[in-house]
Parts: sequence; C-alpha cells; structure tokens
Amino acid sequence: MPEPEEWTIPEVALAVDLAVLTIHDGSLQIMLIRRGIPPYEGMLALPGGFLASTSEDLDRAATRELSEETGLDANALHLEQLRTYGAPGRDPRQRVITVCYVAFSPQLPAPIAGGDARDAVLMPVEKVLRPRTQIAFDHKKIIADAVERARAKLEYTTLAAAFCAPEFTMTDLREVYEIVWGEQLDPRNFHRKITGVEGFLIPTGERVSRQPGRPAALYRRGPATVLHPAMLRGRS
Amino acid sequence: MPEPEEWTIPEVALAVDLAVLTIHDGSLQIMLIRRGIPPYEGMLALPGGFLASTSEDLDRAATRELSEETGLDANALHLEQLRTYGAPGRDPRQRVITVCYVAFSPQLPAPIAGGDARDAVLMPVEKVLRPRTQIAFDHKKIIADAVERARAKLEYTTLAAAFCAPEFTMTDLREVYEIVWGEQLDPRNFHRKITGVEGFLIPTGERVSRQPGRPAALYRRGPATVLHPAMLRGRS
DNA sequence: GCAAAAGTGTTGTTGATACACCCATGT
DNA sequence: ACATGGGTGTATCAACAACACTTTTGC
Repeated sequence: MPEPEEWTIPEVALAVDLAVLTIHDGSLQIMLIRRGIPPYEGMLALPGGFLASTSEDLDRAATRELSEETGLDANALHLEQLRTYGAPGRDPRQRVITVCYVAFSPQLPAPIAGGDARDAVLMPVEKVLRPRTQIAFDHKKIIADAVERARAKLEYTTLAAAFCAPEFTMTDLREVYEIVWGEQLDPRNFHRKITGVEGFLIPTGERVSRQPGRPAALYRRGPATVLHPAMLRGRS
Repeated sequence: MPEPEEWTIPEVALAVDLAVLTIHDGSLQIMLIRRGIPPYEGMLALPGGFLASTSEDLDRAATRELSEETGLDANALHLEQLRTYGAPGRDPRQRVITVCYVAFSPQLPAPIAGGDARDAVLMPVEKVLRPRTQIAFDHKKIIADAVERARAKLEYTTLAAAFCAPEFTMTDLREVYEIVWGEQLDPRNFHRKITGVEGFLIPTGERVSRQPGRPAALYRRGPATVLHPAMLRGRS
C-alpha cells in the first residue's frame, strides 16, 4: 500500500446492495424495491444503501439494510459477498462504489409486498433479465451475476436446501434445482444421488401427502456444506 | 438504494490491493513489497494503493498500481477481482476499504527483486501462511483467499496455462498443478486428459530436450477457458 | 547399452443416465 | 380400480486410476 501522506486521498461514497433470491410461484425470484426519488425515480432497484457510519462493518451494513428495507431477518439468511461494482458514472450523482451481497431465502411467509417494508416486490429473474426490462443503475448486471453465482453453487454445495423450508421433501429440493437451472432432472436418479451424499439431509421420520400418490419422506438440512461428488448441470 | 439527502454519507478511503501469484523455484510464490513508512513500517505487504482520483475505474486502478509498484505489465496478465475487505480497524490510520485483485503470472523474467520497482520480493506462499510469519494489515488472510481461488480455478478452468511461458511442455503444465495443489499427478493420465480437452493446448510441432529422455512436445495456450470435464483434486 | 523422460494401451472401478418396476396413497 | 407421485433395481456408458509397455533421447 502506498502512502496517504503523498497526496490527497479521494474519498468515495460506499454503498452496500443486496440480491435476495428466493423461489416463488415456481420460478426464481429476486427482491426489488421501487425507488421513491431521483435518480431512477419509480424504477426498480436492488435494496441497499450507504454505509451508516465510518465505523460500520460491511457485513453488518448488509444485514442492517436487508432488515431496514425488506423487513427480513438477515440472521436467518445465508448472506455472502458477491462482488464490488465501481465503474465511474454508475451513479449519476457522484462516484459510488457498491459492495454487493447475495442471499438465498426459503419461501417467504409473504409479508413482503406492501407489508411493513416500504415497497418491496418479488420479481422473476427471467423477467428482470429480459432486454426490455429497465432496472435502475447497473443493477441488472448485478442480478445476472447473482443468479449465475446461485446456479454455480448448486453444483458443488448444499445451497439448494437454503431455498427450502426447515422441513422439506426430496421433490421440494429437486424443484429448487429444476427452477434455478431451468432444466428437468430425473426424480429417481436425483433421489439416489442426494441420499448418497453423507450429511446433506437428515430424515425426520415423518411423511407428508400433498398430492395423490405415495407420501414423501420429510428431511431437515444436515451439516454437510459441500457436495461430493458434485451435481452436474447438463453441458450448455 | 436509500437517499443520500437523508443524512451525511460517510466517506471512506478506497484502496486496491493485488495478489500476484507466480511459480518460482518449484513453489507457488506471491509478490510482496516491503513498507517504507508506518504503519507496519518494514513489514511485508501486498502491492496496492489508494484510488488516484474520484473518477478512476477500479480495474484501471488495479493495473496502474501493479505497474507502478512492481514494474509488471498488467495488460499481459490476467487480473480478476477477488473480494473486498472492509473490517473497521483493518487500517489503524482511518477506515480503509480495499478491493482486492488476483493475478496469475508466468515465471517472471527476474527483474523483480531490487529491480526498477521499489522493493518487490517474491515469497513462497507456504512460508507466508505459516503462523509465525508477520504480514501487514489483514493481508495474510487476503493471500490465503487468493491461493484458495487459484487452487479452485485450476479444477474447472484452463488457468494453469497462465502460469506457463508462451510455449511450454506437458510436464511444465503438470508441474503447475502439482505445485499449486501440493499433490502428485500421474503424468500419463494427465497427458491423456489434457490432450482430450478441445482447445486447451495447441501443439507447435516443435520439441525440446531439457533432460535426458525423450524430448517433449511444445504447446501454446488454446482458446478454451473452461475445462470439461473438470480436473479434480484428490478429496481432502 | 542403460537410465530417464515422453507418450500409448489396457483393465478394473466408480459415477451418471435411462428406464423398468414396485410401493403407498387420494379419489 | 386407477391415476399419481415416491422410491428401488439394474443395464449401459463415460470418465478415471493404476500400471504395463513402447518410444526417443542423453550419457
């Protein structure tokens, strides 16, 4: 590191943005808020905001913004740093560097849109990423990166279970993969593969009947975090 | 994003640090500089520095710092963002957030230590990461993350070739894997596997005899960037 | 000739895919 | 009874690990 004494250190505004992904209505959705003031007034953007004070930790700022803007309990969610975006001009007001985080949330109890939070909405990422959809700042690119992160992590980690309720069936879990990857998986091979990964799932012993057909076993998340061998996507 | 009008946005100093990894003397080494002033005067640290101006792009600041502090031509190197580190107190002077980059360099032509650059040295990461070794700021943690990134990327990308000279043998490439992973690979299976990945290597038609034994074919980097199927490390 | 490194062939094993088939429930 | 989804068994195929073996050089 060079010496700050040598010149004036330009100070920049530092923000934290959040890409909260969840599964809703059979599709991968992202939490967005509608902006109330310029720039990009009325447009959809990622929840986020500036550092509250010079001494606030980055991770802490992320969890704070998440609960402030969406009312979600960030402690219950897995939050991880995605990437930092800092192109000059990405915010028309001034130079803003934003450290982005991704979170993976189970189906939300629905207090989201129009709830206690300002104006948070869920939108399918497939719709967000369409060329014609307009999103504030460079947030569309950030969302694309977040989705790609989620897709990649399903391959070699047990992240998929983070999208499920505390107790879930094998089909619930398989649908996470199918929805996030946009690809059908063979239920039988999936079942065998997942049960073969030590520590991924813990059977509760309970069963549920949600459709006609044999009732499915219920599972809880196990301690494993990595998938070995990995679940591979079809080559594309 | 919230509204800057609501409160005073605390401004923080933004730095860029670089973890330049290379292979030297049969081990994975990292480029460090010796600090000339407090804090951590005389200690080893990653090259890096503050943003030169409010309008400087992050990636551009990274390449600038790299050539300023080490004399390396950043355009020839593959630079990628690693992660942002911003714990309060990580710099005793003031709040500093640093966006870190990793670079993977072929064996350097040796103009490094004591050359035109200030005081850049190469040090084996194995030595850097030993508990007793002291490194300025939180840079030891950053180096550990950079090394883990390199190890992981060898599995599913053609990154290993970035550590090799423009023309190299299969053994050169295999040694990159062995050194970075700290693991022996079967030369015969390695050869077959790599030649089976379309677009990884382009044979030049030339051969070299560097030891007694049959001369080895020379290759150049091909256009492929991903490895399919992946090279897997032994489970550990 | 002999040691040493480059490269090919072969074999057993493991994991993935595809799908036949049985199981347990709602209607 | 029958449709529907849950779950097991099994054959086929691709990739990998281990290693015998051939090729081509320096000495």
